[in-house]
Amino acid sequence: MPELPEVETLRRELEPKLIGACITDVVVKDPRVVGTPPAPLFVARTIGQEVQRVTRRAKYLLLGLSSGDTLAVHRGMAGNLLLRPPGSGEDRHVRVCFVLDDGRELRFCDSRVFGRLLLLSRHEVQRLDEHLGPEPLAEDFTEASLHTLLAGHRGRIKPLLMDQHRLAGLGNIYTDEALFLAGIHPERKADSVTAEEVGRLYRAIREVLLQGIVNRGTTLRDHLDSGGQPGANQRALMVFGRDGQPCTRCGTTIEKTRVNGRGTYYCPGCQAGLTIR
DNA sequence: CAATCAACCTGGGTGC
DNA sequence: TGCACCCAGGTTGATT
Repeated sequence: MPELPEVETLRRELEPKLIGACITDVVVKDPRVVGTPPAPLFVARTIGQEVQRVTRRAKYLLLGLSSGDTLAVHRGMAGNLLLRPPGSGEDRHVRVCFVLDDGRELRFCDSRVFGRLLLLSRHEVQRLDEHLGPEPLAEDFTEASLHTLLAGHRGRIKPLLMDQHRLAGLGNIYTDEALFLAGIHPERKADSVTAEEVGRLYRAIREVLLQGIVNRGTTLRDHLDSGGQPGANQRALMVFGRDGQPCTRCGTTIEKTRVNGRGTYYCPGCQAGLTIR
């Protein structure tokens, strides 16, 4: 679930709470979530480090450590990072626990084990960054950037928007929401989108992401903030998960289909334009 | 290059 | 209650 707004919500919460904290112990309860380096090395290189920065790139939460390494957290489908005060009770599905110098615990909880923790050198962070597409909320991501992105692609627009190598941060939910707002069918060929539609899509992408952040993320099932609280954006969804219900804009029944294997929701009334496929 | 599918996992919901 | 089955917000790699 965690897409850009869910990770950014976490980042904003953790930044003031983690900066200056020192990691005194790391308990790997399930080595499967430690991507690189292997667990023993991961632990050895993390213990004793101070958290100096809390940033985000695409769907990765990045904790900059005093050693110069970066602890990158990818939440996968169901991963949560809970920051618990000293003496807190157990949480379910804790895979890795970081004990801080004041007794707090940063717990990576992930029922499905799709999430990953990576300890990366500066060089590795740079390589990761280069492999990811532009940040849709960055100032230098313009309508022209989006136009260029869409122009060269004969495939369908939804998979393109979700491809992290081309555009960073959009997942299944926010892609469907943005396409609805822009009035573009998810199966439209990317290069068939008109200049006017690109403009609408550009604004729609930023709007749904910003609204997701304001609402502290979408909790359909798993997403929790660092305090264990759900987000509220699920109440603002216009099409995602609303198949069979009337469109809030035109009343047409929302439909569900499958695009590239992903459940895809759209309004046949507002997102008709399939003529140019 | 584009599309499809399987795989990686667990848990929740549904229907019998 | 039990169980088989389907579904799930992500990513990667193999195949067609």
